[in-house]
Amino acid sequence: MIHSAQPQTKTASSHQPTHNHLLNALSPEVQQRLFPHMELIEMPLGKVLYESGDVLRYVYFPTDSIVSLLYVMENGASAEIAVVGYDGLIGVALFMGGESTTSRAVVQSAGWGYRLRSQRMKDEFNRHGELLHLMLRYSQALITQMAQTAVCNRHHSIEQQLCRWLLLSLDRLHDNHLLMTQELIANMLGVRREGVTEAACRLHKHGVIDYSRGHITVTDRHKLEQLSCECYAVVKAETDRLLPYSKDKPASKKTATCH
Amino acid sequence: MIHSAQPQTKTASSHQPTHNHLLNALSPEVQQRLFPHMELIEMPLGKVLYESGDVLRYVYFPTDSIVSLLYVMENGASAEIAVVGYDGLIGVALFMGGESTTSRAVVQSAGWGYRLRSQRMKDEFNRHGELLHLMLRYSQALITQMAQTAVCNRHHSIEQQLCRWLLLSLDRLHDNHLLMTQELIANMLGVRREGVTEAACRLHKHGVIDYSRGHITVTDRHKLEQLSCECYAVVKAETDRLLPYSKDKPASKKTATCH
DNA sequence: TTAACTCTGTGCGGTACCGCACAGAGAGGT
DNA sequence: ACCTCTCTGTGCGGTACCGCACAGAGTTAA
Repeated sequence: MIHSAQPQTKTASSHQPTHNHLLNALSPEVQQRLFPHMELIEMPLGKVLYESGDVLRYVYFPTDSIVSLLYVMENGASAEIAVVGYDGLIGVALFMGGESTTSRAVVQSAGWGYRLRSQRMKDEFNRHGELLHLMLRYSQALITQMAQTAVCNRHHSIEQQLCRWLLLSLDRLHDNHLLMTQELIANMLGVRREGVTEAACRLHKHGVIDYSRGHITVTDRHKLEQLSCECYAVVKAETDRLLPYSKDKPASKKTATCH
Repeated sequence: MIHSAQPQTKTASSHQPTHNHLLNALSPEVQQRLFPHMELIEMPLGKVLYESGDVLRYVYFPTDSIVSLLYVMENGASAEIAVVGYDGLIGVALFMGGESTTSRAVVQSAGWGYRLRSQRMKDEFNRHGELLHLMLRYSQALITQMAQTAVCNRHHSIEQQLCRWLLLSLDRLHDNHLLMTQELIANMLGVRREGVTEAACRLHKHGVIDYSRGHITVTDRHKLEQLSCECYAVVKAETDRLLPYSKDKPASKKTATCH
């Protein structure tokens, strides 16, 4: 069966910074300061945005791409820590003060995104206005996701984790189709490829997904949520609570300080 | 709780806010604004500082106590996400903007600490001065710890994790002695009590620890570090990088190591 | 002293996942 | 057409951990 190779990535000309929900949530004033310095870039599968210990030169705002934060151990084994799409940005360590992190950021689903030089980002952050508060809220959402990853790694089966992972990816795409081999998923989850094969097989038998050679289509999202562990729902609920503007279009303005 | 051996907790009168290294790192001006509103409180084993979803009324700065952040699943199983001692504070969600978290904070090693009403903390934070930058750096250290917990849960054996856990606790105490049953450690690590027993047994045979009924003494810290996975060292190095002021420990820290 | 309780040690069957090996089914190139 | 490479399916032995059950050692209470 021929899968038409062109996924959901739009052409370059149809992109806007506001397709990233964090950027969209900013007020026109802040947008006017930042957007002129934004660069639209293509983000191909496997591209490493930064390596463990690298000083961050840019922060990245995905639009239709997905980026995984993962830790690579001394022996080469890896584990995904969190996943970022149009709901977030890559490079929180920049304004946290560390300038680098112990994890690697790698594109997990090809697409596009915007990047901004670190110094521009810091300058705006240091105005201590709405960007600061938006970034802090996003950081907490990220923290929640990491914490839940730790829990999930401890207590849940490969099948449950696969469900969670598919849902997290699905939420960051514009259709129900992923370009992703089971080998890559195994690397993200930090398990054997065969384990993913077996779990995917069971999901297929349950009528939840179709797949073939690097293409996965979710056919029954509702059932997928039922088969997933609670971790997905916890992260989703907390993210929606912290970043309500990411839910849909409206860019409601937030107060500049917490009360 | 009537163990005749009084642990390392000092008397109330000998405590100072500066015994918490974050508070100690603040300038005299900020200290003068904050310290008058600090309350010294006792933190007994098992005390829950806040529950998942609770709105934070205080932030807590441990001096000689240790607090675990842990997630409790729907079925009651739990997993530790991070651990906080005199090097940190409990309640980062306050200034991140969320006001609450999905995790629980519970005292893991009895002692003392200071607490500050949330509003005081926010007021100082909203000056956008040094407290802000200190808190952001600490948050990144916490993020690193959470990420590494996720990795550790994925890839390492109970014995390695126990080593990591003992080292993290040890670093936050003033001697080499812990009051902690194996059952409690199992709850923190999210594993069976018998698994901890077996691992502890092996460590004892290697001459690394002594223990009996809720008392654990580390006799060979060097070997403990060797038996631990890389996770401990990664977290330690990153914490020291981000918060160099926390490096120097109280002088009383000495162990009877034999290596 | 005795009794009750807590903490640790051990054994056993079951299971989930690992590492490895290899077969077979697409998909692309020439 | 054929070859090659990538991706998925499957089987097998090994192991780490689980759930359970229970014994024994230490500590507290009467």
